[in-house]
Formats: sequence, C-alpha cells, structure tokens
Amino acid sequence: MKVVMDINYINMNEIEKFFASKKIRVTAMRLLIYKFLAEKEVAVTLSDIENAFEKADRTTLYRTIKTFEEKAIVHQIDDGTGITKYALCEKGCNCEIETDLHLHFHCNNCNKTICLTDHKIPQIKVPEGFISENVNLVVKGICDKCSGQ
Amino acid sequence: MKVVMDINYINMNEIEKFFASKKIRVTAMRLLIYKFLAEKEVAVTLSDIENAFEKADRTTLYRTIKTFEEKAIVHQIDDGTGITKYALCEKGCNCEIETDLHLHFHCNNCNKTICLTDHKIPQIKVPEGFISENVNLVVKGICDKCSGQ
DNA sequence: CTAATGCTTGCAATGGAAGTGCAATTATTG
DNA sequence: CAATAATTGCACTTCCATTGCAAGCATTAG
Repeated sequence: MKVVMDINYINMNEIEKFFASKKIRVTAMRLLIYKFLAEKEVAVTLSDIENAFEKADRTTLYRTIKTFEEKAIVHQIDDGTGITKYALCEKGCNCEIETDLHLHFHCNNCNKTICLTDHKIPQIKVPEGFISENVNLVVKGICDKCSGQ
Repeated sequence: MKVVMDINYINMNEIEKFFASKKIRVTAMRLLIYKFLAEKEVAVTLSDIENAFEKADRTTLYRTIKTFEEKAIVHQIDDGTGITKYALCEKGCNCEIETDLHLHFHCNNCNKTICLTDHKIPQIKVPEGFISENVNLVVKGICDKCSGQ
C-alpha cells in the first residue's frame, strides 16, 4: 500500500524506535494507525479506524490492532456498547499487569469513551475462594464537554 | 407452543403472582424461562437459553428476556466476553437505581459469570465536570469452584 | 547482491449475535 | 361470543469479529 507521508517525520522516527523496542516491524500502515490513535483523546472502534483509512483493508486494520494489543501498545476497552474499543496505552502503562488498571468513562450523550488514566480502580474484595486477576470498570454518564452546556 | 408442564406447580403459582405484580401476561414460555433462570446460579447468554429450549424460537426467547429486562425481572451483564448475559434480579434488587449496583465475577477457567450481590460497588470518583449515572464492574479471575482443585 | 524465508497485506468468505417486519396465534376484555 | 391487544414464529437483515489463502514486501543468510 502506498500512502502519502504527510505526517511529522520527527515523530515518525520516534514511533519507529518504539516499534523496534516492541520487536514489531515498521510498516506504513502501523505508523499511520499509531499516529491516528495518538491524536485521539478517546477510545476508538475498528470502524472509526476504517473510516479514517478508507483505502486500507479492514482485515489489515483489524490485525494491526491485534498486533498492537499483543505487544501492549493499545488496550481493549469494553464499555458496554457492545463494540470493542481501543486506546493507546500510556507511558508506563502495563496493561498486562492486573494492578495497573484504570477506569473508563462512557458518555451516554456523545457516545465517546475516555480513559481516565489518573483514576486507578480501588481494591475490590471478592469472596473466599475467588481469585481476582483482572478488573474492568466502566462508569457511564455525561462527560465534561456534554455537561458543560 | 405446547409444553409439558413437568414443573413444580406451587412454585409456578408464585411466579404467576409475581408476573401479575409486574403487569405482564403469564405465558408458558415466560414461566419456563423464569424457572430456568431461577435454577441457574450463573448469568446466562441467549444461546444458553436457546439450547435449553430447542423447540422455542430464538426471537421469542430474545423478546421474553427483553420484556423481563424492561420490567426489572432480569438484569443485563456485560462481562467482557462480548456476549450479553442475563441474570435474575434478587429480591429488592433495583437495577434501575444506579446506587444499587453489585459487581460481577467472570471465571476465566469455567467461563461462568456470577452475580456477587453482596458486594456493592464502592463509590467511584470521576473528574470535575463528569456526571456518573451508572457503573459496571466486572472482576475476572478464578471462581471458588475452579480454584478449589 | 541475490535467494530464501517469513511477516504483512488484501480479498473473499464465514460465523455469531442482535434486531426487525409481518402474519398467525393466543389471551384478555367488553 | 366478538373485538382488541399482546405474544409467538418465521424469514430476513445488519453489524462486528475472525479466518484461509495467495500475493507482496522486508529481512537475513549466503
């Protein structure tokens, strides 16, 4: 796939180094998708990415995201809309590590889902015999932009 | 649809009264599905119900569950598997009321999802400007039955 | 530099779950 | 019993997730 590289080269170099550190190949598609995610403040669906890159194949986007997920570059968010969303992991975010989970906010008005990375999930107690490995917490309501009006 | 009523009649009468109090009609299908849910300790998917009542149409099961949901007889659970699950509301469970939310536990081993009705969700703080209306919390790990071995 | 290898991409197709329109059936009410 | 309203079953449709295979491109060994 040929793309016009109208994107910041300095940034790109950094991303390339980042990809190398994650031991994945640097491809145009991956760079573009990474950049797209980095520019968004909200979690996106596969369809969002699809619409942003209409020339690319859905499968490629899908597998790119899956690759990112495996390498802990993005994390999946299940916000209860039924559609899986994705967002870049923050610096130092260790999504694989159970204790590092932040919560997600889903706005019922604008339908956007945001990572509240500063808001760690409190310790949840589970009954005797249960072993907690992972916690998913989604708060639904009205986001700051929608409530401000 | 004709069904063999090989089920406890005394129970059935109670369920009928319950349905009446919820202002929904008593039908064979609804009684059977309610009984099915009551006998399960875990949240079930539409497919689970489908497999249990192979003679019934999927649409009927689907709409029955939707009716139950509207009348706050069952509540939906989104446990992150991507498939919506349902469980009976407990006595006094007010799923419509945001403050009454309990957490759910999803076992990564047996793949079952359980309502931990005794475990209320702690108050979650959201940033300035955000309005919390609803909280969904799913803990994943190993359940008591699977960890006991 | 070139060939061999392996990862990446695109196309086509599949599968599963959710949801809807309509007609037929069943229950309720007057 | 007749009229009305709710419920059920069938046939589709839509949408998202996922996979197999072949072609293309990048990396490595020689």
